[in-house]
Amino acid sequence: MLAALADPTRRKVIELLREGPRPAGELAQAVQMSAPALSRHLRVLRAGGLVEATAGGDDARLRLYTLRREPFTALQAWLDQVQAFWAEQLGSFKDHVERGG
Amino acid sequence: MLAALADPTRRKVIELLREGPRPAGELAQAVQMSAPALSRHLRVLRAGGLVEATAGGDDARLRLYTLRREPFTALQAWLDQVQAFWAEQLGSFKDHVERGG
DNA sequence: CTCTTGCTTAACGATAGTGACAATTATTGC
DNA sequence: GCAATAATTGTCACTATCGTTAAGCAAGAG
Repeated sequence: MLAALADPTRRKVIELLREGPRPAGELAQAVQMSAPALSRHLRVLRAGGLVEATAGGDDARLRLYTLRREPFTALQAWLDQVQAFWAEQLGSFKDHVERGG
Repeated sequence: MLAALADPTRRKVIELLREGPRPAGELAQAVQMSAPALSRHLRVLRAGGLVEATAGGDDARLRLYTLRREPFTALQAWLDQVQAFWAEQLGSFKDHVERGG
């Protein structure tokens, strides 16, 4: 999943999708890349669970891509866990009342 | 920087460093990997600004590795920006009182 | 049915990351 | 100075990734 985010093109796609669902072709044009190349990137994003392709409405030839929430939530959780490193440094008076002390 | 996080071994290192600074050798042993191999991973982590090597105290042969805060803060900021996607979906009544309305 | 559109998959060459072994640098102790 | 330890860098083979061209597949238009 982080491997999917490790590519600038794919991050650009994610930022474009932030403004709403878009078809694959529009994304390819936006990132100045051939359709097959972007299709591969979208495949990686799908594999990482970051985006989802819907069948679309008007024209079933269009594949609408949308951001999925879960992986970002998971990343947030991991990040919070890592950042606890500094939280503990700022104040040792964490509520480790588990032991009653 | 995200490329540095995209590797399981390197994430493991980060999680180990969460518990405090450690010398390179100890990390290599913890991830069951040869010293040169881990040294390369540490190089990537340094290049991504995720960790920092200190000269150490007692034995100057030891290179103590520590987590750096900034990249995680930056990632947090980017993540918040992406997650605003859903925040807007949940309620359009965001405090966009900037315009007075 | 045929043609075009939108997208994905296959095959190919180029590029970069990964780990093992060997060699190098820096530090400690005698 | 010499040996031992801690870590990095060089070189090799292996694998994965990236973008391009060509082909395949589903959905609309005539």
